[in-house]
Amino acid sequence: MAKIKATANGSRQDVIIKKAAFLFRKKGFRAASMRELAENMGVEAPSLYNHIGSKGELLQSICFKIAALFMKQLEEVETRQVSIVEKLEQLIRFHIRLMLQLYDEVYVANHEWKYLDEISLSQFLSQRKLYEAKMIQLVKKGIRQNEIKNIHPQVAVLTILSAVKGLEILQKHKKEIGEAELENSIAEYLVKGLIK
Amino acid sequence: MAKIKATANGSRQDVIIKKAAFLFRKKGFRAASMRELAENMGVEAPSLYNHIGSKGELLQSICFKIAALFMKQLEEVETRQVSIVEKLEQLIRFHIRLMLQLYDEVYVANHEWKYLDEISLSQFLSQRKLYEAKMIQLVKKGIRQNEIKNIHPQVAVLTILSAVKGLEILQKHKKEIGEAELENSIAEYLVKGLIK
DNA sequence: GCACAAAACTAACACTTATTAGTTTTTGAT
DNA sequence: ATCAAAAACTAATAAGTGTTAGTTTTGTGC
Repeated sequence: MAKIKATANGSRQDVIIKKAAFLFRKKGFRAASMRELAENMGVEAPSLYNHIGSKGELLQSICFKIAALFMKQLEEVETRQVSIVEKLEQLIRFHIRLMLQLYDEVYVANHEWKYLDEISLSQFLSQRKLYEAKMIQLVKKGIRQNEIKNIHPQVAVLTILSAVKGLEILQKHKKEIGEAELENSIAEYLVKGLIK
Repeated sequence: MAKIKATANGSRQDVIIKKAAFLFRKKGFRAASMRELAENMGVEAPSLYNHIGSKGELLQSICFKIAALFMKQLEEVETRQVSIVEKLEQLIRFHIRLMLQLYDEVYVANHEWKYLDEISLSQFLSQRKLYEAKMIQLVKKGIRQNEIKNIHPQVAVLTILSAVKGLEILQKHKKEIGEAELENSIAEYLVKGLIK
């Protein structure tokens, strides 16, 4: 009769969500079972339901937590008194950093959101669409102000987002290369496509 | 009692694989059921087994077909008498083109390979590792020959691959922007990060 | 130590899954 | 028209799913 214990960094719910993110990332949402999640916590599956509502709610928590972090960062960067290119670079760096630091959660938000239930799904997608639109506006403004070369704003933004979204392939090189150099190399590479 | 018919572009097996790619992409491998696949073909689920071995085999066919296409292209490009940067650009363009033309299959090979059975999985991953290694070698050679700026070869290649891997987010803009412009914009953007 | 709430347990349900067995229908060549 | 092969069907199986109900154990404040 093991027990799920709350830690300094979070309630019992948070501990379950964290492990769920790990499993959803590793196995995929549909392939990750509540029984396996329970086993990982040293408990029987039904016991989880003393702490959480449903499997779907776990996915929601993960996806919306990450979406909120990105959106908050975007809004904060928008207000900063720096050039457009710097703003974009800061956003790119935030994507890289978050992927390195909250690997499981960011991966799940990037790749498993399609298993959200109908209502959450449409909410999630409109948040994402808004995020993309704001980035595209930034690039357009940069072009108007002659700061960014005359690229296709939509395509550029989606290419950048595609690049940072798939960075889980770099996760295993984190130790070997170092987080700081990873962030610098990737950011430099992606920013170079913007400037004149 | 509908029937699966072979078309000009493929045998009955190929038709099933094509539809399976569509479903695996749309729903995810685990969430896509054989019953749904059968329904899409106007047939009952067990009838599929007159033409295919198993659900897993369908995934294998898709993943290895795409992997082979990429590897063949890489080996072909390696022999061409052009600069390193041009070789890399041609590879990038091939990725974009294949994603636009074989959307479902490429998506599945990029995102659903983790559901391959153990043996296929390790084969698939070593093919991918080889592909990455060859691209990294290209970049290193380009740097040595002073053709490519002094970037981190591994990071650069994985960033490029991450970018082209996630291009499904551009699929819905294919009509609106045009395939040619999409290919040009993305390739230009990604190549700019390489050249001095 | 007692009582109450929190959190674990077991048993079970209602579904869905891929796949097999066995049978019937359809197709195509003679 | 006949006969064999191809391809469909129905029925069923065994395994796995998330989740609920009901019960027992554990932890906590008095």
